[in-house]
Amino acid sequence: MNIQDTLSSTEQKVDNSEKIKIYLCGVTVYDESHIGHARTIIVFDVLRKYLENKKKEVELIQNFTDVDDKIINRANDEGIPAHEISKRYIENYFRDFDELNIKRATNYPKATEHIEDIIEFIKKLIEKGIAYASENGVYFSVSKFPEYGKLSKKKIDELKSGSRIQVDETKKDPLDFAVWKFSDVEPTWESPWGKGRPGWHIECSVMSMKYLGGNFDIHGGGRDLIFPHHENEIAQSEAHSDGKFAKIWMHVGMVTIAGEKMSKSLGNTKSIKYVLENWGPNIIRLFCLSGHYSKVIDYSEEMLKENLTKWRQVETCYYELIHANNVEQENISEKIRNISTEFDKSLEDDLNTHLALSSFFELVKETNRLAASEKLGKENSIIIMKEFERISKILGLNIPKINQEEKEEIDSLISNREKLRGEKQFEDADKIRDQLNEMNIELMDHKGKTIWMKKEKIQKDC
RNA sequence: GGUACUCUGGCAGAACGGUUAUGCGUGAGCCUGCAAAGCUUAUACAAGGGGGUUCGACUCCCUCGGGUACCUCCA
Repeated sequence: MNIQDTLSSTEQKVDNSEKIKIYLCGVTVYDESHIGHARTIIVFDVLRKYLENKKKEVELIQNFTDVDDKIINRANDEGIPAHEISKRYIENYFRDFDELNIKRATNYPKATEHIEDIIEFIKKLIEKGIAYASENGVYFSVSKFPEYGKLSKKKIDELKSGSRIQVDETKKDPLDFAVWKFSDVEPTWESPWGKGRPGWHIECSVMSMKYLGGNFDIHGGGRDLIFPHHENEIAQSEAHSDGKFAKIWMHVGMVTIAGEKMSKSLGNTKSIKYVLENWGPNIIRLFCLSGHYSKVIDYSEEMLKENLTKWRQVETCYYELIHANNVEQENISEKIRNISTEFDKSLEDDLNTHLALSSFFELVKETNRLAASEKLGKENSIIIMKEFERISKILGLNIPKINQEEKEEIDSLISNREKLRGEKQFEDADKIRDQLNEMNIELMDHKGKTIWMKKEKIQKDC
């Protein structure tokens, strides 16, 4: 499998000879997660599920930044301790992402639980003369790392001239960034240099190394993390251990809304909670996977609606497979095998989920075509279903399940309706159809038989 | 100003030198008691503008232009 690497600007082969180690920069837990966060995490979820489907072992580490100015500010606003803010939003995180059908990472390390490791890491940087303590904190000396700028393709002198931030006079160089900030505002920790808290970038260097070792396979996150976050991580990690850091840097494009980046600071975010309530997990996933992960996608109700239509087709396909019992059948093994191969091929090539979805819809279409022409038999459906389920699992799509009791009720209502239709009592038959509709059961009348499907309840689908 | 990404049909979006996939939308038809769903079929004097390389370019090169992101916290 190849993935476009931001550092080398080329596609790199994922070395999957042994366990594949992935570090994903997660969220700072100070507010509701939004659809932009969802996209990045869904992309990595698909990557992971695809690799696992290939029987590869994947170790996915995703951090929570749980110490940060924003968390502290919010805590002050609400008059509660910072850890309660982070605790609340970590809970919200799992509420949202579990519902989005994200497989939980191997581990979710938190910055506050790795303060000792962070201090040790900084100690070594200081010993090597790469970091220094000054009045306000401990800083990483960018000039000691000649390759600084290699990820974001920035030249150090250009950064200097373009620097808009207020220069902290206690730094040796305006580009130097904090690895430890002195502070008396809680939360703080003691350190050999003074009381304070870690800088933002250091946690990822420390935790990725701790859990995955120095040279792991893929390091990912949103594009907006390239600079300064990932640039600084590389500097810290490679300066610390003198070895190459992550092998592949994979960055997911932003989600815009009306052409503008969705971000908390712009106040134009759509929270996952909101989108889940209105559209449900499957449509969000289809939407997030509808373009190449590296590109921008624009959030709009129209796009979600389009994906709702697609999702209904997928549901139809599933229920056609469940109910398949035609006698006459076509030989479809080869066709399905080709679809399966194409699907994999698309993902192998830089996780092209859009193309992969095309293959999936081909399978859906083929199934529905067979059903329409009364040529979808049991053997066919077993072959197709196997692939349908494999693909659904990789993409993280989930048909709502139905329990036995519900099923029996539906079957009995349908047979009543069939009886009434046979007697041409259409008004009463239609009443039953309406009744089923209210249960989100949709009937599809085929020649000689009626099959049903349970539609996922979508708020916006009215 | 710098860097990166991006510009393909009404919309979304692939193809990485060789009949513009796929989905949505729209039109027509089939199916149906009627619906719904589904199926069939049609839908670009086109590829941001202009050059070039090539037998042939969406795909490579140059140039001009638009958009977005990053350069400050951000998935």
